[in-house]
Amino acid sequence: MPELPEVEVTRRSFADAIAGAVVTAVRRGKPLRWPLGCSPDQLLNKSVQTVGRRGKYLLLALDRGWLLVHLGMSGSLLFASVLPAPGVHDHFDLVTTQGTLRLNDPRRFGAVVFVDNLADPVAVKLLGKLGMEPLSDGFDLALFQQGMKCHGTAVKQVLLAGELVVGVGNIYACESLFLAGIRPTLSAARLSFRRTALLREAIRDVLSRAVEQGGSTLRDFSSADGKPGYFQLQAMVYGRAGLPCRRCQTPIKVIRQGGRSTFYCPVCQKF
DNA sequence: AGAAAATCCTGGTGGC
DNA sequence: TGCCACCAGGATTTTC
Repeated sequence: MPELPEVEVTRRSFADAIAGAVVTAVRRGKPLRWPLGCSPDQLLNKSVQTVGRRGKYLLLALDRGWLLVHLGMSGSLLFASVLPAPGVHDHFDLVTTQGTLRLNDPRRFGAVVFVDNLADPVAVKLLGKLGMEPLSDGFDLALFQQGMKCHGTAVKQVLLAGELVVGVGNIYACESLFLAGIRPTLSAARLSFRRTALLREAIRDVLSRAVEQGGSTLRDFSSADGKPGYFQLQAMVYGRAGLPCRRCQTPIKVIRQGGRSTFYCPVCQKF
């Protein structure tokens, strides 16, 4: 579920509410993708200062250390002063003086990882190879074009890899390529500079609109205050195999790339 | 080396 | 209704 927009919407939905909160208890359920990296007791009495984001990671700045949270494929957070007893898929509760932050993740591809600082090898391993932030001013066109020229693989695969630009998952890669008129299978190195510029704009447009819409709720995503997203309603290609293109009525195609479904319009995406 | 599968999990869906 | 194969927002590890 969670690509950049869902993670950012989640961040905004509890960042202010948790700021300044002091950890009073930690409850863990089943193991997640990676170990916590410290004893739960080590988190007690630490305060949460800010909630940031890098790619699809949430970065909770503690007064000493960082908590990195990834939602994986099926994760979502809740933050509330009162929560029901944890269910089978509630695998992490951070109980604080201002409420409980709870990670629900049926597939357990997500993770909560503590590091003392961001130079810690564990943090570097997780965050070190991440590409540019697409919604920041640092999303540099020249670097984007240069990066595309380095890869002989399909442009969609380069987007998903996250080493050039972060946060673009399967939904938003498909949507961005549609907006830019680019065939997802095209070799990244063969993209014209002009098309690459259009793709950069398309990514920014799609992601920022998705954030405004509260993200995409395909099955069960909601932000930490329980609100679903609505971007899926305006998807141009994702999940629309066989349905008419919203722009030219041609049936949307679906193919497999790297084991993932790719949706595109064979008429609108020719480059 | 670099790119495609396999992998980690659980749940939902569609076919028979 | 039951069973089974297949699919799903991600990202690392293994295999060609």
